[in-house]
Amino acid sequence: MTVAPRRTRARRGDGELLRADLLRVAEQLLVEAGEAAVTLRAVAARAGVSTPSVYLHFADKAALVDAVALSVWGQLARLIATAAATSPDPFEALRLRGLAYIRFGLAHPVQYRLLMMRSPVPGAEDAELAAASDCFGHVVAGARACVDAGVFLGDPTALALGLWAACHGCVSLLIAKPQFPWPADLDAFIEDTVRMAGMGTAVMSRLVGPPRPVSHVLPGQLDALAHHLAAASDQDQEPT
Amino acid sequence: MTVAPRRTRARRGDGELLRADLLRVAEQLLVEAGEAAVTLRAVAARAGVSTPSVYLHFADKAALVDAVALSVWGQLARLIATAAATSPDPFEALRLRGLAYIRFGLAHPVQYRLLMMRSPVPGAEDAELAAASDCFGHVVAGARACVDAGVFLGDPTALALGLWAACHGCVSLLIAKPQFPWPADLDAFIEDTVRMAGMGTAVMSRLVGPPRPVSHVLPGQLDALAHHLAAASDQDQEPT
DNA sequence: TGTACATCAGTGAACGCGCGTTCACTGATGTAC
DNA sequence: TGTACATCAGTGAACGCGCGTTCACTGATGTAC
Repeated sequence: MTVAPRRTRARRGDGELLRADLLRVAEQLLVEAGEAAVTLRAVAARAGVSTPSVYLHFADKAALVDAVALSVWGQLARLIATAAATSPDPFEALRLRGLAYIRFGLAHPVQYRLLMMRSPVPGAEDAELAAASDCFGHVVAGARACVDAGVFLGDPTALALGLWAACHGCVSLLIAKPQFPWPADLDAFIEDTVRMAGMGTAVMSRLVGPPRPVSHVLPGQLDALAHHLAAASDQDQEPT
Repeated sequence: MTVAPRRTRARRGDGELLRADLLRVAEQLLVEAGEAAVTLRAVAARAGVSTPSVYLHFADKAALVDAVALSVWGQLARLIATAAATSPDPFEALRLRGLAYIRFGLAHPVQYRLLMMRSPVPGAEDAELAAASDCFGHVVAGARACVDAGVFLGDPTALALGLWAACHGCVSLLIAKPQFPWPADLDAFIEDTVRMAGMGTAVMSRLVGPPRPVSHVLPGQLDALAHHLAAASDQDQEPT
C-alpha cells in the first residue's frame, strides 16, 4: 500500500477538495491494483489522511465506488458525443460512436469492468443508472438519425440497445478472455465489429417473417449488394 | 445459511461422492444468494459436513469455484452442439447456436456471470480456458461451415470471435443492465440480435476498403436485398 | 473364521488477518462583538 | 484592534465480524494373515 505524505489540512470551506482527491486516488488504485485493492484504508492512506476521513465525504464505501463509476460514465458520454460530431452522415456518425465506445473500453479496461461487470449490489444505484442512461441517450440519438435517413427501420431505442450490445460484446469479451485467439490486427477487428453491427442492424430491420434456410441464395445476393455499395461510393469519389 | 442434516460418512472408496455434492451445493448457493454467499463455511454446512472437509477434495476455495465454472462450461458446450445439429443449413445452424447460447445465459445469469464476468485472478485458470476453448470450437466450426458455403468470407476463427462477441454482448448487457428500456418482447429482441450478427457478418466480410458515408444509397440497396431474399425463400416454399 | 492393522473419510478448535465502521476527541480558523 | 466562540476538517484507537486455512486428532472399515 502506498502511503502518501500527510495531507495538509484544507482551509475552512475547502473541505470538498479532499472529496476530489479521494475520487482520483480510488480510481488510481483501481487501475493499478484491481478492485480488491480499493479499500477505505488504502484510499485514505494514499490520499494522506486517516481512514475515518473518508466518511466526511462519502456515506460508506459503496458511495465512494459509485462516485468513481459516475465520473467514468461522464467521461465516456463526452467521448461518444464528441466522436459523433465529426461526420454529418448519420450512418457514419453511428460508426464513429461505436468505435469511440470500444476504444474507450479497451483503453480503460478496469474502469469499463466497473461500469458493466460489477456484481449487482442492492441499494441506491439511481445515480449510476441515470449516468448510464445519459450515455445511452447518445446512442439512441444516433439510431434515430439513421431511422430518419431510412438506413434503419423500426424503434430507435430497440435498435440502439442492439447496437450497444454488439459493441459491449466486443469490448467485454476482449477484456474477459484475453487468451482467446484474437487477430493480430485488433484495430481492424474492432472496425469490422462496428461494421457488422451497423450493416447487420440495417439488414435485420428489413427482414420480416420467420427465418428460413437461405444459405444457397445468400452469397449471390450479398455479392451484388457489396458490388453496388462499392460502385456507389466510387461515384462519390468522382468530382461532380 | 442453510444447514443440512449431518451427512452420513461415505463408504471407503466413495470419497469422491462428497466432491460431487460440494460442487452441486456451491452452484446452488451461487444461484440463490450470489457470489459473495459462496463461502467454504456455507458450502460445507449445506452439504452437511465440517468446513475443513472441503480441503479433502479441493486445494482451496479458488479450486472449488473453478470446478463449478468448468461444469457450467460443459453444460453450455453440450447445449450449443445439440442446437446446431437441428438444421443442415449452415447459416441456419449458426443461428440456432447463437439462440441457444443467449437463452442459456439468460436462463442461468449467475452462472453466466461466473464464466464471463469474474474478476481476473492470477493463477491456474488453464482448465477453465480449455473448457471455454472447447465451447468456442463449436462456434468456429459453425463459422467454417458458413465460409465453405460461401455465406461468409474470411478466417473462420476471426468470424467466430465476432459472432460470439455479438451474442455475448446481448446476454451480458441484459444481465448487467436490466433497468435499461428493453423491449417487452425479449424473445423477438434476441432473435433480431442473432439475425443482426449473422447478416452483419455476411455483409461485413464482403466490404473492402475504408468505410464511406453511404446513407443516401443504403436504403435502396438494402430494400432490394430484403426483397430478393424474401422472394428466394418464397420460392423454397413452393412444391417443386 | 478371527483379529491386527493400515487406510480412508472425515472432525473440532483455533489462528490470524484485514476489513468496514464507530466514537469521542482535537486543534486550527474565520467571525461577531 | 483584541478576544471569545462556533464551526469546520479532520484524528486515534478500537470494535466486531466473517473469512480462508491449518493442525492434531478420531473412528469406521476393508484387507492380509
